[in-house]
Amino acid sequence: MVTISDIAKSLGITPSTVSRALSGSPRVKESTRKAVEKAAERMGYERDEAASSLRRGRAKVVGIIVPRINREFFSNVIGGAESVLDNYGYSAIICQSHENTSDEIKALKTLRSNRVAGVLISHAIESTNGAHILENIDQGTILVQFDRVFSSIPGPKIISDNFRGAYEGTRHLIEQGYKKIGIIAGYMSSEAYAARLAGYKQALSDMGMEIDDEIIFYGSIVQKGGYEAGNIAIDKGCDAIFSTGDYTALGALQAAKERGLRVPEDFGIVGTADERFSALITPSLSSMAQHPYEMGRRAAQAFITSLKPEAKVGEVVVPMDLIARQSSTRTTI
Amino acid sequence: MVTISDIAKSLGITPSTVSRALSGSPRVKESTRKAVEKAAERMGYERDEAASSLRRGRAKVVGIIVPRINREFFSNVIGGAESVLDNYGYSAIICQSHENTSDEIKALKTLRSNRVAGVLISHAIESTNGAHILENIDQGTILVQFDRVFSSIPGPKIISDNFRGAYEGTRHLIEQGYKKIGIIAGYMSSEAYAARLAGYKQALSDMGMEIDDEIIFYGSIVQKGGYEAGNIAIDKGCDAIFSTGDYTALGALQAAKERGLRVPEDFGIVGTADERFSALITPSLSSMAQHPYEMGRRAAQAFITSLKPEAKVGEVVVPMDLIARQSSTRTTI
DNA sequence: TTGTATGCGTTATCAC
DNA sequence: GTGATAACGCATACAA
Repeated sequence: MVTISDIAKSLGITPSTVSRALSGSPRVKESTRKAVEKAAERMGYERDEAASSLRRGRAKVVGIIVPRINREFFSNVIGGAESVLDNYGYSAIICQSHENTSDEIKALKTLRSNRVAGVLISHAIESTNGAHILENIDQGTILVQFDRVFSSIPGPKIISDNFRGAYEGTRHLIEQGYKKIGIIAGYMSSEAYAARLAGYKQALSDMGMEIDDEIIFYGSIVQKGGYEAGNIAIDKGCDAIFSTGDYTALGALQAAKERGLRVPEDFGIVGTADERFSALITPSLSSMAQHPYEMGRRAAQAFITSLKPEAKVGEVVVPMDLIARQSSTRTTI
Repeated sequence: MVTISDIAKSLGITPSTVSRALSGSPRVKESTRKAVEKAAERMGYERDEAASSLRRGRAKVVGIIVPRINREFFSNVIGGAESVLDNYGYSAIICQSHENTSDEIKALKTLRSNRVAGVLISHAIESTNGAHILENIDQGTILVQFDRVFSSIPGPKIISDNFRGAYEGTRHLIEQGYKKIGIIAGYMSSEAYAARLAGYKQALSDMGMEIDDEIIFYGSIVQKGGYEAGNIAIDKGCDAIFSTGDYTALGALQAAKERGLRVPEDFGIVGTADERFSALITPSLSSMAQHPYEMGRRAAQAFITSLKPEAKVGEVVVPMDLIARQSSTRTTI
């Protein structure tokens, strides 16, 4: 492996100058910079990130912690984040919390051990507050939260416009003529889900409809839970459901089909997140699209910006868009 | 940050001993090991991976390079690999090649810069040989290939039983009574795809059917290409198609539907990879399931095993299983 | 603008 | 079984 000393020797200068030239310090003559760069190229030099990290106390790495990497939403966030980090010479270490707090803590410890410069995190559903996050991240590591955030933790937050999204999704169902609309609401310990429930309620009340606690289904974010909620909703006389996730919406769709209800004629469904399967199933599933790739980019940008101590990034809100498909569109062409 | 020197001081011993105790060296008295471990725990010690990497010349990190992280297949491979690496104290850096060689090289350079101990790679479709891989990985870095491999590159390879899988998928279509079966074959520069084509041909000839080059469609692995191939296949009189991917199979399904063909009655389809959407679309898509999580585990295990210089891992073949669904099952219950 | 000197935290080698 | 010492490659404070 060729080092800066090798380059220095070959050029008859010292390693310090080479280091400065390579890291873009202004205190280097233009001509020597050129010479160094050419020599580095020619000799196939590549910075030893371990040495650099040790010396600087920080690695050019950011950790990204997500509940699961195989959810399209999260893998796209990661893709977006990497596309930005790449441009700034940062790599990403990806960690999964599997939705539980202990894995989240483990990931944070790993990242701290690696002296990462930043952590982008969307918290596990099991984590009801951010205490363990603050405890396992050290001062000087930039923390950016996205999607599932704790407002009690200071710093940049990239979130979907959850309130507005749920509001629009619910209003869409009302406009399609559905009369009794339930909601698969998820976990209220997550602010994202709480905001969606609030948007749903607001839409109902704005449109003069009654809010019925009996048809608000808490506590699930997976298909099976959606299936169960869907069945109860049908029992309670619902003719539509707004779901805060697409997997749960899929479960509800399954329930409606099994009960012999036609979707969308007898039963309307709108999900959230616009997973890839949503466009492909029959009937296709209407969904409130988030913009995961864009959210990832924003999160990474927030990190980059925060590298300058004076710059402060607050909350970035990314809109959600209604993708109306068959499952909620009664008047088809 | 607490260091091994801090621990040493608090115990009245030297950093060397602490280091040995913590890294499980046998040359440490049991009682001092205990004492060190307790002190480390109490003082909240976490090893500085940067320093450790620099000293050892290797980071406790493996790089995983995949074409795209948001393909379910690859994200599951990553999940499987991490589940194993975790147990051995290794982290993973995930890189995407976006199917092109230049990004693949960039990723390899990044990983070399980080002195990773190993690289798990499934090559980009654009890469027609492995020369650039060998050039951009240094001696001593363990290279494990999975799924899309080059047999010209020595070392562990975790592959699906592509020949057998395609053979079974094709035979299944024949047994269902389809008479003219085309194949969406992918890129022959990839050995995985070449093996699938070979399996398809073998099945046809074993069952006494003719191999017709006109209905072998090369060169696409995305939905649009599958759609185009599907249309031509129908024009050429095919009544079924075996596809080496699910996205392409989805495109073929779309073509068949648009042409007014009933699937599976008039036209049969079997895909490959069993993506999540395959079970959810209508008609549900038959597919040759790979086992990505298991492949990821095997790849990581191959890496761990290869850490011992004497141990050699060769080729690990993971079976593919036919998941027969509606798109190819004429005799439904 | 460049050089000199130092140390980041760890681990390996050697000596005892 | 433990200690002393050095070195990994780089980046910076300071001197020139």
